[in-house]
Amino acid sequence: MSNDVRLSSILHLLLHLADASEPMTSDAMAKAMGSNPVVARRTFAGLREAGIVHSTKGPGGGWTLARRPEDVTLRMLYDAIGAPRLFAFGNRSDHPSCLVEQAVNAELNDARQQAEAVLLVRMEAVTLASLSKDFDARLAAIGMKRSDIRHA
Amino acid sequence: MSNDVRLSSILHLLLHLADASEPMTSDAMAKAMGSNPVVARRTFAGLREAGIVHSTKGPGGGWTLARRPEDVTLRMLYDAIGAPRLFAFGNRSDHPSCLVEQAVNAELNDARQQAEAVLLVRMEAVTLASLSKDFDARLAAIGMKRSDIRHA
DNA sequence: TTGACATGTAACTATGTGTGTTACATTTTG
DNA sequence: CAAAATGTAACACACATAGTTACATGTCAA
Repeated sequence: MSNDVRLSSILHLLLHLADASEPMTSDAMAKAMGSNPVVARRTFAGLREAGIVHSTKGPGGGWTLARRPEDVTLRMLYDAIGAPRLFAFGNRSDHPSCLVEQAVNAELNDARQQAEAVLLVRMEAVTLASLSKDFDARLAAIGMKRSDIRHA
Repeated sequence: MSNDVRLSSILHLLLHLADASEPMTSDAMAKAMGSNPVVARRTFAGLREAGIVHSTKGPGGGWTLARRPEDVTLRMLYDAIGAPRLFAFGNRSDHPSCLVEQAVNAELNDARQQAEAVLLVRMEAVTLASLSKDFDARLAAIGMKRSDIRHA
């Protein structure tokens, strides 16, 4: 699973978790991600440290959601998985002595900040609950109920 | 030179190019980038294909700006160097059959598009000329003229 | 208390991407 | 023709991430 795509996979799994009545094992997650259990545990370790999910050992154990779906924002998830830089460009050096470079950095930083602000506002607004609602709307649009479906 | 930092370096070099009366060799660029000539040529090849710079072979040859500084936008540069994805997250698959994933993708795409729009507007507005002007303002702020300076 | 089930994690391998380097072909100037 | 420059293929190297194996730890139930 590429780095780039991790957030999407995690959201997917968390939405399934939000509905599940029983803990989901790393094995099951690995299958759903097309990966393997160790990678799943590694990935979810960050979410556990952020208090978003909870893990229990032993028979019947696995991963559960530790918060209400409406309290888990996209922003929290993004931070929890190590928050790779949002934008694919950076500065050559942070405190350049060259004035040309200072001007370049000033522009780049400005543009980045502005776009980042927009993105973060959006990410705060999206929660597992809002995604779930969106999901139900999609189901309704094709005349189905949530209980009609069960897959990864 | 890391990928991340390329745009900043290129802007830096182009600003120098905009002022230079003679072509700049790949060797000189490599020194300014802290890299080597082949990498410099590789990097600028994209800009050449986009019609932003021009290269001439033979003695006295090298790289020159092919457009007026006010006609070279940050956006053009970004596209020309291969436009790495602006955002560090993507979708798990583009056309998922799972409805959960469709909902996730829809949200992510929306947020990305909105932030991207903001960023692109900014990038269209920034030109080599505007950066240059910014640069002069910085110089003036410390009581210097452009001719007082010459370095990479 | 033992055995099965699950996570936790260290250590290693595999892979992909980008950078750096060498080597050589090509073009241009004088 | 010689020197100076780009153009580019080919390869080596470094780094980050994914995947895998192996084993330790904790937990439940009989």
